[in-house]
Amino acid sequence: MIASVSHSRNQSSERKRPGSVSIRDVAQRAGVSIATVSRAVNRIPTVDPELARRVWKAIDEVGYLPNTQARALVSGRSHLLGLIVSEITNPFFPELVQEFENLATAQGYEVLIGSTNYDSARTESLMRRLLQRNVDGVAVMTFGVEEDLVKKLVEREFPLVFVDAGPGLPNIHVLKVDYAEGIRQGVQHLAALGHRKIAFISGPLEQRSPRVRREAFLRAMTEIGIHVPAEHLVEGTHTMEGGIAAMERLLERGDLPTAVMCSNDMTAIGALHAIYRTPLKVPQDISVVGFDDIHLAQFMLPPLTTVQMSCKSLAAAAIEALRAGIEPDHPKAKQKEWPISTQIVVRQSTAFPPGSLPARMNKEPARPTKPRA
Amino acid sequence: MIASVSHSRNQSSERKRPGSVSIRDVAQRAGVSIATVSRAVNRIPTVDPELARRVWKAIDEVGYLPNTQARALVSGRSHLLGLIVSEITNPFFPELVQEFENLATAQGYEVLIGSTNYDSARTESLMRRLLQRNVDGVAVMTFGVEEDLVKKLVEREFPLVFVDAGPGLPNIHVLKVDYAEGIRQGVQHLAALGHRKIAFISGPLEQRSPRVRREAFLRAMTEIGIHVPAEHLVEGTHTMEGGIAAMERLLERGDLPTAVMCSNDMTAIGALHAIYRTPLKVPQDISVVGFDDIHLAQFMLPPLTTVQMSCKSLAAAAIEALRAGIEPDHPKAKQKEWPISTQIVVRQSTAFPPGSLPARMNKEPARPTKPRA
DNA sequence: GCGATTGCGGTAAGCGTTTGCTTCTTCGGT
DNA sequence: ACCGAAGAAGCAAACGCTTACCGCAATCGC
Repeated sequence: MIASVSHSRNQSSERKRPGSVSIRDVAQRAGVSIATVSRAVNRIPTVDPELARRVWKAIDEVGYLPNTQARALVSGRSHLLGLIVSEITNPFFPELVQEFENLATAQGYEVLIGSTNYDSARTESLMRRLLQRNVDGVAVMTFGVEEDLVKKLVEREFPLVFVDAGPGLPNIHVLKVDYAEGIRQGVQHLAALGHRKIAFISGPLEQRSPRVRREAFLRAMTEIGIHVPAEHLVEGTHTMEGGIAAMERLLERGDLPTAVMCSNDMTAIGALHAIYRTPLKVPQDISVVGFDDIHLAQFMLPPLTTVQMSCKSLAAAAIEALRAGIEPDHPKAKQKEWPISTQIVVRQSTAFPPGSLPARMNKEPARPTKPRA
Repeated sequence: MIASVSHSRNQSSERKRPGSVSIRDVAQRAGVSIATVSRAVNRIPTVDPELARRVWKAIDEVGYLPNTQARALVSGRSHLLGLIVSEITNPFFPELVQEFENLATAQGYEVLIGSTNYDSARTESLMRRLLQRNVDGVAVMTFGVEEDLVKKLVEREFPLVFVDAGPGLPNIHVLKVDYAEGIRQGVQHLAALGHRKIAFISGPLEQRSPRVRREAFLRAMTEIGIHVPAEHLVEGTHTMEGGIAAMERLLERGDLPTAVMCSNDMTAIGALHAIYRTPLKVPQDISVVGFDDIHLAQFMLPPLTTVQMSCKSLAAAAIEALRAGIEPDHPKAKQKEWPISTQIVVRQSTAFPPGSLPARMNKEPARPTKPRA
């Protein structure tokens, strides 16, 4: 049972929201000073076990919850982490958010999420709000930060993690995604199947990460000695709509590719959709490869072959990097670059190109073949 | 240019993170008291315009950002809103989050997001953390709150919004989704096409909202005089995996339905996937209807007919309800129930049942007339 | 047995704001 | 010319907590 709680200075029990119980209420009830309560709560070993028991009992009885704001104010650490993503509605990011949040929570942090929607004004205001909230650090996982914004932020000394930021930025943690590896695997997978005409739908090229992905593709193609004509390189927006539009452009042009690699899965899903509207079929007539390996990819029709970038490792590295920057004696405090690997996941949206020799191995689903309207 | 800032009490410029400039620094630089700075910042009209100008200049020069934590501590309002969702990786929720966040930000609030993953222990810990962070209010948009948790929360007097919570809970805002309307439209759409054997894949039935949806379906069917046999009612999990499993059960059973309504879009996508693995085709052999109208729905193959529940209005109502609870003189402070409407969106996953009279409209070659089943 | 040491708990000074109250200035009214 | 009112800025308390510091009592050494 909860006795009436009140004292001279803090009439919280009368004036404010009930449920807003302060450390004073606990102290009074346990018959100790607030300092002792604080020490008990923080499990400081110098407090007498008997007293600690009394304090915990009182805490339980009055339903005390330490006020994080006050704590943050005095300790200087808010245990808040900022997470900035490009677009929360792109399914890749919720998966990332989820992982990030789980990890953060496990370490006693809360997460403030913001999505920039590729709007730099929005990003800036978001960043300002995060700073006002005194976040302990920010992970900027947008795959498309404007370089000048980065510079601006770096000026404040502040734990900051970027993905794919350029090199040479001091004092910043960078998640270095090894696009080359996964994309090379994708290209080689297609080449091994016999494809020679492989198109690429990129993301928005004013952003760094899409550029890097495209270059990785071109390099991988060059490695196997295939020239990519300009009309097989189209720009998308990393959205389904962009994928549809880009694929349509590809379909209109004369020299139809037999395979299309996409800069992310949403683009690939858009491409599938655009192809679905034509008489062509995936993978018999045209193969499609995505990038990201979002959960949805395996449920596409057909299930999407894609390059996996593990958001689990992305999130883990981000958290680790932030903690290294925040917590004074973190083991990896010196590390500034965190490698993230990528790899191909073969599903059913890729097959031999049409008219190639071993066409029977095109794994047609067991169903009556009809041209789709 | 930024002159050296320092004073007796707060050596922040030396001790702490640079960039952590306090109101004192501004006051000193502008040659006024901190009270005046505070008033200028908060645009209190009693401050002399000339002084205000000086203050703003100083703010700009030293790069001052008011500390939200301190503000919250004294004002009692954190301008933080909690948003609890079931599962951030279900695409419906990011869309909701996005809307919610936009609206909240526009009103000067920040959002702390948490996903419960249908785990009540997790929910409870989440709620506790939100309370410790002193959020001004919480929107619980999980479509599956355990009733006892609700009761527990209600005890603390606290701005709280639920979706589909039971009636008779005093002092709580409820978003009342009118499932009946949209689902009836869906059923009637199918019936108008000629379907009589309509199955329903529900969500997890231990949750309230899935139960309500299922009942709405059954009532709509009863209204048009069709009995739904038990084997046409299967339980899913509101995930793609659940949709696949449920659809497979439906396909195994003897009496194949000609149409399937699903409790949400992810379930429907799973169902499409399961059907894809058979010789059957959507919509020629079987029609599928979803619920939610997530963005992805229109990009499915074929584009999904679904019942739209606007997450825009859901978010708007939630914010409005919370503000009504938080802000003392909000116009709608009395309103406790907020209606949300639903409606059918017809796309291409629904068509006439196989063998029905106007088969030529099924986008297939015309067939000889057959008696209806 | 007495002074020094140790162990614990309380007191109070902040953390960065807001805001009630006080003080100072200025101006109008008589 | 004097008094009072009004307006504007400053002082200081408070928000809920942590922690440096201090004081008290008990213990130890000799």
